[in-house]
Amino acid sequence: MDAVREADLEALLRTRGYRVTRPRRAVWEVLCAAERHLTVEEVSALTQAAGYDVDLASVYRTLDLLEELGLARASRLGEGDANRWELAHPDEHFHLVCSRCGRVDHHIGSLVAQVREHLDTGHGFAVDEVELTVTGRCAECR
Amino acid sequence: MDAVREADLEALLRTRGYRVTRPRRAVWEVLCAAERHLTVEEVSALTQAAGYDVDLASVYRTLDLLEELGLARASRLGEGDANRWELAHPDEHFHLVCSRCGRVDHHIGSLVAQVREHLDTGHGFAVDEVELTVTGRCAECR
DNA sequence: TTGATTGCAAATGCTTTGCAGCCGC
DNA sequence: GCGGCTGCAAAGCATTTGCAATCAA
Repeated sequence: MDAVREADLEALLRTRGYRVTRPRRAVWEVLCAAERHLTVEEVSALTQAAGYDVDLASVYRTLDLLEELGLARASRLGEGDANRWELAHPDEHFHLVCSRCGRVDHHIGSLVAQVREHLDTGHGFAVDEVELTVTGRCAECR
Repeated sequence: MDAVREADLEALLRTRGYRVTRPRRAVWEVLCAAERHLTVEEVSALTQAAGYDVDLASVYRTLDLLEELGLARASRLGEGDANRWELAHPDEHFHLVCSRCGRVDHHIGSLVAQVREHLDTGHGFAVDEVELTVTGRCAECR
């Protein structure tokens, strides 16, 4: 779907000494094409739909690997116990979760940067990651 | 331990039509005395230590109830899949998780309020809850 | 060829649930 | 006494793991 990203993955895998395999390509492709956060189950189903047939255990292992490579990101949004996955967005962003319709919007703003700066300068805390999730009602549901 | 909170719980339970029971008192007491976030397992152990002997299932049920009453709050901080619980802090606060020593600090500041205001005014999103978690290295571990 | 990676199935760990008996009201 | 709660044990899910077979390099 996205040839650039496809190439990125392969290059990064090789650089780090990992092998380029069918399951890894499949999961990556699905994740790139996704427009929303996916559960592991959904990723598995989508790889099937794309003709790949990847085992669930491999999806787990691959997503962990992608996270380690900084390419994917897990979060526990919405209902249920299951983790949800998305591409690691280079821009700092946060999530708006509507508690009625369940929609998850991404919001890019300076807020995350503000938090980072505030802590770095005043409190001796070396910020690594900022996770900001806001729940409420979206414009359509309020 | 804290007579005021003890009384608060009982009053609130009765108001809402719930019964005041031994497990509920035990879990509440443990949670009030805790200085950090506790897993369900830890809450169970501490009730035992306090001489209560409460079943794990009841701890789960009680914590869910306390959350519904707005008295407790769950979050998935630190390592592992287990939820961790704390008293619902009336002030808006956020968490600083040190990835080396695992310590979780509470930080009270205007940041959460800023987020709330920003979204309420500009984006038509009715904010319900703001969850902000920052991971990194604390002053001692950096 | 060689060892990383996969698929499969079993295991693990947190959490929920059904239900009989108990206890707060 | 009635009905909500508890304890116990079993079930449910998401996720992990052991291992033999497979496949990228």
